[in-house]
Amino acid sequence: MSRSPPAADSCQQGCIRMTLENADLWKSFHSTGTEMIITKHGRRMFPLCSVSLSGLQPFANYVIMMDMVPADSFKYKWKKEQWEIVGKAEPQPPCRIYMHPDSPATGNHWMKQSLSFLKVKLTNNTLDQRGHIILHSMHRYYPRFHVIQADSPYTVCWDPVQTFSFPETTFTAVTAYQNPMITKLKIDHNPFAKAFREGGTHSPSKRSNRSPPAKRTAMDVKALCNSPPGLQRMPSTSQSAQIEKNHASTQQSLKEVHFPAWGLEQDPSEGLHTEPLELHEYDYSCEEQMVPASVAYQPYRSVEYTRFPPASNDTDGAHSLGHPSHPPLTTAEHSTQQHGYHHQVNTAGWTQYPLFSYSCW
DNA sequence: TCCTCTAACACTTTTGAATCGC
DNA sequence: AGCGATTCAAAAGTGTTAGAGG
Repeated sequence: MSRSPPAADSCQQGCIRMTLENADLWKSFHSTGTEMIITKHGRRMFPLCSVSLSGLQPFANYVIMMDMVPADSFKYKWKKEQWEIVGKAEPQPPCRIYMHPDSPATGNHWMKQSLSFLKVKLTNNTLDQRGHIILHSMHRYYPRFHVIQADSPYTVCWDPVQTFSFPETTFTAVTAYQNPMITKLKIDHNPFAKAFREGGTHSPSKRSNRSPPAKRTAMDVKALCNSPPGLQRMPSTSQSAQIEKNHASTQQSLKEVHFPAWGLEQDPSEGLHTEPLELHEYDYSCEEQMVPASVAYQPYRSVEYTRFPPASNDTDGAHSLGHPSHPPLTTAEHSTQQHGYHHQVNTAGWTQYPLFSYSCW
């Protein structure tokens, strides 16, 4: 297998920096409680995942990938204008990884301009054959970005992997918008939503004679949007208080962590992290970002990676990935991988694994 | 009855091929 | 002939909504 020229030294590897673009927009959504529509046929993300990179070796090749990680191990429902926990999360669907269409490319290329993950699509169809990222509705996730030095997507060695995530990108996957404030934000910022901008309900003419609307009317939206700023529509139960407590405790023990603990067994009741991820003033770059990995999520992934080999026969040229199986972690590894701003990973034990992009689907 | 999900809808934006002018 | 600008139709994508189904 071909590798890039002599890998960067550890210092250089550690100097890779990722910055979230449109962070203000993400922050706006996050303060309201970001929701992402997922559909059977796949829906794009909005806000868009867009990041910029620095600190790469200019002439070394890199593969950039993104996947979705459960933010916690709960299932939610929208009740009385806020999200409530209704139980434990369902087993995770097959893991899919999106590889940036430019991959592989040189560090120069990646650093020249921001990377957009425009074509990522989210679906709730666990039988999806198009390679979209599969999520469960009413569950919370956050995107995670991987920077891997490799000459070819077919020869990724996963050694080392730099992983980045951003607290404000956490979202709830939904099949229909629950929070009207999110709808308004999307309509205000997403050009495709303009079709529905007029008239609040944006009722198509054919529907004008239909019977009463409207789970939610324009008036509802307006009223809600006028509600006091800072109204946090996040989990409001006593559980969330515990969650916050857990979150605070995890922040204290932040350190460099290992790659997701696929194969890790852990008591789901332990070390759970979830929203609200407090958004204080901070620099929107990886070095200060933190989205602790969800521990309870990982055992499922381990199973799926084993069960779902990389798709190689997608009918439309699309490809998706499963993850390589990961060797069981030691107790020490276990204890360090629950949290982290930025994960630098040494996955030397992994098998070499071909990667395929489905970015052109 | 409540909740979640799906499909159809009207509309906008994006994309890409075709055409034109220099 | 080659290139860039413009035009236009098709495709893609959007949130809303009613209704189905659990």
